[in-house]
Amino acid sequence: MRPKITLKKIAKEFEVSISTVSKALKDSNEISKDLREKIQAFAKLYNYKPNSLAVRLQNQQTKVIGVVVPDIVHHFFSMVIRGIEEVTNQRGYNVMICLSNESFDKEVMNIEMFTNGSVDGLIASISKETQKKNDYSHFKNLLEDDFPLVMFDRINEDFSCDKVIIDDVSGAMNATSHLIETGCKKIALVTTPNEITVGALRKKGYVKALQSHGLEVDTNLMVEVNEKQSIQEQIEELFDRNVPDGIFAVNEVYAVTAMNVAREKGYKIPEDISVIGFTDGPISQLALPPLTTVVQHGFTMGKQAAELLLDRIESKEDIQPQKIVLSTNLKIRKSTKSV
Amino acid sequence: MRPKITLKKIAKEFEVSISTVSKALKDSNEISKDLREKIQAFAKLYNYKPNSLAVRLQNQQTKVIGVVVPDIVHHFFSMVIRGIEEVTNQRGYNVMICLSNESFDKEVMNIEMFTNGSVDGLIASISKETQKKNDYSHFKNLLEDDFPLVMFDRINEDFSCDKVIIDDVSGAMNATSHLIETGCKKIALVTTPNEITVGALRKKGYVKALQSHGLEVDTNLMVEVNEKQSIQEQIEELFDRNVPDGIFAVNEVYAVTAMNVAREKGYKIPEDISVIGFTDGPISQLALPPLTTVVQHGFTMGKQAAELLLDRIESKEDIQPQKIVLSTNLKIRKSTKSV
DNA sequence: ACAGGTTACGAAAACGTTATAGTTTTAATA
DNA sequence: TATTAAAACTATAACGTTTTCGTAACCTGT
Repeated sequence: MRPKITLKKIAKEFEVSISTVSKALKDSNEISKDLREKIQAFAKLYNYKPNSLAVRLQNQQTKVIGVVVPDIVHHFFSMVIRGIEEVTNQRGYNVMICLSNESFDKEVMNIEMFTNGSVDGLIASISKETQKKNDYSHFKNLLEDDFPLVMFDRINEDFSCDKVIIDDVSGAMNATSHLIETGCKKIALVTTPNEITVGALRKKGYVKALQSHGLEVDTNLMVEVNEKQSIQEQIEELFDRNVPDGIFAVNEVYAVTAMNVAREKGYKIPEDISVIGFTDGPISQLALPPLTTVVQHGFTMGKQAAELLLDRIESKEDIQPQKIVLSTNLKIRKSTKSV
Repeated sequence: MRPKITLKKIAKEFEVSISTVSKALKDSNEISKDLREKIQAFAKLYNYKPNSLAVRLQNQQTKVIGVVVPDIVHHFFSMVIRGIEEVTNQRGYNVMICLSNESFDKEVMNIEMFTNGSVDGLIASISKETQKKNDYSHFKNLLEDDFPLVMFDRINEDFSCDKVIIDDVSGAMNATSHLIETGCKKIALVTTPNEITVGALRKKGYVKALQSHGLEVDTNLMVEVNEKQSIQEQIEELFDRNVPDGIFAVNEVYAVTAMNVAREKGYKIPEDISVIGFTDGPISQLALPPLTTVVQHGFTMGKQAAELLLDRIESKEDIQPQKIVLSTNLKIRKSTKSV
């Protein structure tokens, strides 16, 4: 790479001091107009840009924020990242992204790395393995140092930091209620193992809806998907046990897989079985029939998280941690019956 | 945020010089074992980490690479990023991601920003708008400065930089040939406007396959999708003009949309119409029937791009730009007839 | 007791910038 | 012509490291 041009080199060229060049480039009128313009022209010609490392070291801020997400090949998380990116860019920050790949160790490493002064703050969502392990010391260390941190979606309620989540319970409740109100009586739940907090919350909403409508809660109608095995087979087992007339799944993939299983077994959707998913991505939109889903506004979530973080970073006084709860809405398409 | 502990503070604590502390923490035996251990213990206790900005400024390398992609909510691009992340992390680098959102201006800004010393090198894929505008001066500036640059997927053949692409022509040719060999005679193409290079290349492969099998090339069977309008309607128009018995689409979304349109018009897949898509994402896998696709190995592409970049960054001599062409393979599922 | 070597540490420059506090030069005033 | 103020520029410290070189103090053997 061609060596970069620096203040020093420009200074030598004009036989003036570095400070003069610095000021000239800042268009300070401490420097004569004549010299100023010459220096500026020269700098432009050689495409001078202040070395960002030096500037950051000097200003004691990086204008970079770190993002730790479990996965990026994932509609919801990538939408969140897009939201984060939008806000941070508008406000003059850049984004450094690390993936935990749902691994505890990698998450710890990422967090460790980010605290060496390379970022001004962090936005994170907890990996599945960490949730299973229930070990949050790496986050707690951050908070002890008052490191600006915003958690989103997969959070830990105990942390005293900014949080942005969606109202999983209500979302699931609305979805389940909608199934009930359109005539379903035997509603299955396809969810994650209970240690995934959002799965647990959505299950809670599902149960609540059943109870408030006076329906029986039947564990035979529930599947906790083990992702290490075939999703399809696990759903087929549900059908073998007990054929539902409605299915609420906690994500797109489970929902569409359930729909496909139902179809293969000869059931019509939504006539025989209604299906509702969670997260409104292309999978839901392109499914046949298009899937009714709980839309969780990932883009908004990312934007909100970024706003919270930058506000915290830029504020002088310390502000109370906030918790923003985003409500979901039900996007009704063709996989459920009309009222 | 709690002020970070520095060498200076540790030095003051022990009433020794900064150099001593620095060496002690590096376990240099220039420092007496006794003092060394005391300093190390102290540093550990206070969770000392070298300020990465200072280290980077000193070493004149950031150990960060920049990535500029058109979009992140996109299976292929996110797979590439995952590949990049894997390699860079293994080799001790971090990734800074910027999105161009398919916009020329944002792409230029991103590139500009990255050349202020914040990254050691760049991996990029060109935005659609840039391809339309055909203005590549921002990339050319980089190359003039010998800035380490690797382009992937959406590249410009004229640049003398490392490139990683897939063999779009062959991929499309194989897909089309497969349609022909399984009995299709009237094969439609659903592609992008011609200025999107990968679209153009895939069209080329489609045409080549037709010709080599002695089939007529019929523009009536081609759709260049304008994404500003409804994809579905544009494909419906194709059916109104001329009903195909095979469809080759240049991406997942077009393929599944085509399949849905065909289904709604009462055609059976694959009995009446076979469909092949491009990119093997969840949309293809979860479609009903599961979609036969050209798999473009995004993860591998990301890994290769990262390897090329880091090799270039770390090598002393300048190395010749390389062009890696990844071959695709056809994943045969249920949307095409068996031979 | 003293050259010679070893051990243990410190000083200072360097990375590229910014900002504060001078200092010199020029011009204006009495 | 001496005084003063304004204009134009410089020196320096600072951000937090790393690294090369230098130098005390101590020990060893003769």
